[in-house]
Amino acid sequence: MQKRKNHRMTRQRTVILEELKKVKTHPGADEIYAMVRKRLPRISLGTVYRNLEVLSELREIQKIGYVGTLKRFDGTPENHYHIRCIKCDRLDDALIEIETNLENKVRPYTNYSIIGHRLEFIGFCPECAKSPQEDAYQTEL
Amino acid sequence: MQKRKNHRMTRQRTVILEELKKVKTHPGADEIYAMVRKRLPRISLGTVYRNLEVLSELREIQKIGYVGTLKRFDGTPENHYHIRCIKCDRLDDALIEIETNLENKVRPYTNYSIIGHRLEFIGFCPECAKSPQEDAYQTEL
DNA sequence: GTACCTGCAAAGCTTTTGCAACTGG
DNA sequence: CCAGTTGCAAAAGCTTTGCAGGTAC
Repeated sequence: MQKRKNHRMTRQRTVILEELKKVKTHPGADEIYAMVRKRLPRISLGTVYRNLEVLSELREIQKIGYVGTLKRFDGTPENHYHIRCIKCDRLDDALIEIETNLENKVRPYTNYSIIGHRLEFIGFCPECAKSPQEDAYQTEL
Repeated sequence: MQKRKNHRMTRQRTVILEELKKVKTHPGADEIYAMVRKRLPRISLGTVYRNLEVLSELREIQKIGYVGTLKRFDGTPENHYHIRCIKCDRLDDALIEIETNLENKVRPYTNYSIIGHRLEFIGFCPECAKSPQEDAYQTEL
């Protein structure tokens, strides 16, 4: 049985949490680092990574996993879907309800024991939709 | 407009494609490298990466993007859903139909122009379901 | 007081890339 | 022939980690 640590609320942890809650898009560690650094100039990247990990254990935030090339985090701990821009990798929330029946649909066809699902919509964000999409003969959805 | 290269079918490319088509799970580059190396011992990892990229441009395979910590590829170019083991990161196909109406559901709620979606089920694979799941107080779905 | 946390820097892991030699069509 | 490809090795990009000094409780 994994032993739970007694976590403390340090200044760094508090600020990271606050900054992450402020934004609606879902930044990677480097962006969070930049945001937090405005208030705590001496914080280190390692601390940011460690705290994001701890905060998600505490269920204060949600670890989204890799999106694009970066691990992402979400200030909203409740489960929800996302929309990703295929061009700039921006990630936003999708404001529709969770479709739990999807899991029931797949159960008869698999020998995995299903405990959840992730749904990500893909498209062009308002910014990227403006400019012509010549090069995007997208190979990855 | 992006210029298309004239791709050649080299021995390396052929073998990579064949090996990838053989398996139902979706290996990362390192695993593919290991598989291919049995037939072409002198191939390099760089070649594997470059060919996976080329093959997905050619629509012979599908680039899945990051799953777990690795980029994954899929020998089946047709779109379909996946199931990932939360414990060992194994990835299998989910044999249910694509739900295109999901995209219509989200359109009214976003200013992205939606072009697709990815759905990934999460659970324990048959292997990992056997052993007790003590430590998995999972923070990431 | 002490378990937990921090900054720093080094290490780690996966993927990408420069280059000179090679080769498919 | 020659654009495209390969093996090798180095570089790049992001994340994790060891350590010694600090700090929340």
